[in-house]
Amino acid sequence: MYDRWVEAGYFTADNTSDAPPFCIVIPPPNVTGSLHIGHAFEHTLIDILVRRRRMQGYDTLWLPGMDHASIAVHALVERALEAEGTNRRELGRAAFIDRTWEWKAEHGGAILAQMRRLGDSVDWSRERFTMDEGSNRAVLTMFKRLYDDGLIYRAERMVNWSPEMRSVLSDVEVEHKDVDGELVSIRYGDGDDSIVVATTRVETMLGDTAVAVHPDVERCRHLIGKQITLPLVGRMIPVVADEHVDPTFGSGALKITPAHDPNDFEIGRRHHLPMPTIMDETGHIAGSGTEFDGLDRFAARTAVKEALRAQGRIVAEKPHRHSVGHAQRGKFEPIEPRLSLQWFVKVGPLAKAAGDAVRSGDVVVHPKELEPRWFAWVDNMHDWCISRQLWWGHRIPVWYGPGGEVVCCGPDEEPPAGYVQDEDVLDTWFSSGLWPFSTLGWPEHTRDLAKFYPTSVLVTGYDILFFWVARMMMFGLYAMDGVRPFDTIALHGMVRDQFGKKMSKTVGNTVDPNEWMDVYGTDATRFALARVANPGVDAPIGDDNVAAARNFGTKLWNAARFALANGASPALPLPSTPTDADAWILGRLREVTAQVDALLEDFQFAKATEALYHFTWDELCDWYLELAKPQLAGPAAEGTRAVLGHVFDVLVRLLHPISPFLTEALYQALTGAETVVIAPWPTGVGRPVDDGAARRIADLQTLVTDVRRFRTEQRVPDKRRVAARLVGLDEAGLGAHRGAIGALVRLDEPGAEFTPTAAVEVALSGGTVVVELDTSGAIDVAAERARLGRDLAAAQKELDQAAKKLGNPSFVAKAPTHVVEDIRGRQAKATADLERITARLAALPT
RNA sequence: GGGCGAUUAGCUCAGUGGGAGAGCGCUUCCUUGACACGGAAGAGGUCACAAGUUCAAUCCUUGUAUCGCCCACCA
Repeated sequence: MYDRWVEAGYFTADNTSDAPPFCIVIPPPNVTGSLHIGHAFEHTLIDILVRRRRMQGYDTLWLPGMDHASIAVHALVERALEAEGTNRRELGRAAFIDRTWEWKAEHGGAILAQMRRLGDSVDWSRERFTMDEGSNRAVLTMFKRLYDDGLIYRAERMVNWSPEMRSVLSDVEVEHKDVDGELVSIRYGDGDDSIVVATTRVETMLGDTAVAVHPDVERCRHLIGKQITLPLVGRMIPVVADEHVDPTFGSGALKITPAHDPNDFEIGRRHHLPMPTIMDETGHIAGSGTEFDGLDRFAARTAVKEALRAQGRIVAEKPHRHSVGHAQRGKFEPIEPRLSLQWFVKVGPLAKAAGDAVRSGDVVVHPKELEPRWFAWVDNMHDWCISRQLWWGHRIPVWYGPGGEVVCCGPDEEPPAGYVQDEDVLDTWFSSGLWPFSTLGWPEHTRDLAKFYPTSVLVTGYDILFFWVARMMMFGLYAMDGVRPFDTIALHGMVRDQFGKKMSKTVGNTVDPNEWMDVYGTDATRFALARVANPGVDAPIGDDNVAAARNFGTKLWNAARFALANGASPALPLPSTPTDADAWILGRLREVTAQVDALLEDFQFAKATEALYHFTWDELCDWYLELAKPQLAGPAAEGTRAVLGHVFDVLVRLLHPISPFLTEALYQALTGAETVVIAPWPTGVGRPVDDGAARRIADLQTLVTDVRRFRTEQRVPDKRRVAARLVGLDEAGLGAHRGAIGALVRLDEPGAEFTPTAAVEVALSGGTVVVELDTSGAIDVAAERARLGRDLAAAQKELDQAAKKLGNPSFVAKAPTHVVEDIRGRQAKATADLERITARLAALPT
């Protein structure tokens, strides 16, 4: 009921407004069209930040991204191709822009609706998208500028090749994984001129052009410079000396396949070896001039080995666990190192700028612990391969002339007639890297750009630091003349299941946030997500967490309902002579408000949420509300209504960024205002802390808890009222709370014939209070003895610890005065407790 | 192979150089006028192990063990 839908619909982003800007770049939704829990998590955190800023009077703007729609276009175009069957590339490209819009219409709307369900109140008609004509201009402009600056070049390099996708992949798209392979030792050459090499990729031997040995290895030295026979192929290949070879590994000799291994490529370059390619783009052997041409790479591995075995050239085969790169996208197949002609971004100066921006403090990485990871990456970055042999995406704007001329065309330029455009398209992260400014209209000098760049915060997972964040930093600093793309990089962790395990479809432990929203409510889902969001670390969450969040919402709802039913209103003036309870809760309200504000400013979502949870439940509901009940029946009633109104007003506003719907309803009910969305963010609320009141409330809590404990252990039914006399209450400073204590512990004023049968002594800061009770019958002596025994043991332990410390002369001499005083105080209290409890035990009937 | 982080209650995790915390779970009692999605009272931990620094270590240092993550061109 409380989590009913509330449409807020306020959106203030306005590039002509004087309000300070707050701009957030939103990562793209995933390509399946459904809201992934990770997105729900991220979106919730972003929404919390934006809502708070909006309440603080900022002009807030989101830059929602749909750029990765290009990936989804894949699926759409694939379908079209099934029907048409031919010319994948041309059709895919022709469809690219149109289909992107189509995809947005079909799937984008659904995702945005789901995001909206999570509670953002953005007017989506004002969103800024990339991947339209403006985005194309941005990509072309950027490419041209980099090209003219000599930061984009084309070269034949060893690249990561995906035979499945038939495309090159960048380094970050390759995931290394240990696999169990086989190290095969093969004898090359004949007779005295033979040498044994070891390999895990037997099939590549068809492309070998040398054998390398370490120059210091004695037993091979006589072979250096000689030509030996390459088995199966029959080619004569040289034995070369190279420092790279590890003489202790395998046979100490290394076969060299320059076109299919990065190390071999380097060695090949050093020794000017030929570099024949023996595998085509689909991973089949080709051009080797052997019977193996046409075989798939895995089939070839076996076939070549068997052929070698038939010639008696297999010397040894042993299992070998080694690291193999796999394509992170797609089907996780092993990638194939391959020599090919590709486009690269020279990242040297760009990456240095990205590192310096963080080093100088211009951009803050939050949490700071992740900074080393950032530096390790940008300071050791390889050149970025940006060409892809895919058939969707932004096509590389380079044309080749009939005489080998190369021209790069910007947005408004036309290539000369007869020139042919490069076949490849750009890595998707190329356009994504432009996001913080292309979404604002760059390369045009728009008002949006002037007002909202640099953006305020980038909220994203640490897993995407290298893919996306690094690209945005490099491109932003470059394109915007050294101005950072965002002030802060706020990194969160990955959502995990309730046991801390990674969510995965194959394990089946994934959760659908839509389901949680259906079952527990949107506010509960958001609250639960925020509550586990510690900066930079993974967030384990399960149904229990969301149920707990739902329970919290219900608790708040019921508490507010109670306050409203009793006439609470923030419009009433706070009492000039507050009760202790009033002063205490108003002081706590001020403290908690400041705490929550500081925590949210620092992206400490979990701690802010936790502080609000405990203030609401443990302090407001458990104590203040109970103390307010008797107050509402007495002369302090009007003041109590004002305090209740004020506390709930502030609390609801503090909670609004986290749980918007519940708080919207409560705020409207409390204040009659139109919406909480643009209500002012609380500062300096409540009252300054009143130490006296705070101490008396703490004493009251101790007293009440102790008497309750006695009642429970004496098995006095909760609802039974017990006559009692409170001795020493006035002296302890709690005289004003006599009635409240009676109400909280269900005690009656002693009658004429009052005869106490039991007593509870409670040591408080203002003195000891003895609660004499008429339990109308014999008390359970055994239970009481046990209770006192536990207290005695605790006091004894405390005393022993204090005595041990104080008995140490070094401690008294060296420890700070306040610590020594503290221990002395505890010793005194423990001594008094010990005496009191011992006496009480002795007085118990046997 | 390199780097980083972790090890605290049954589970998942906060936290601090000076009296061990939360949520969920567990035990007992209670449907009393906000709330059983609740209330009250409890049980439960040598803060991984060892050494060191310190008057004092769960916290700082070093080492060990186990786990996790990231990076890496070891055939």
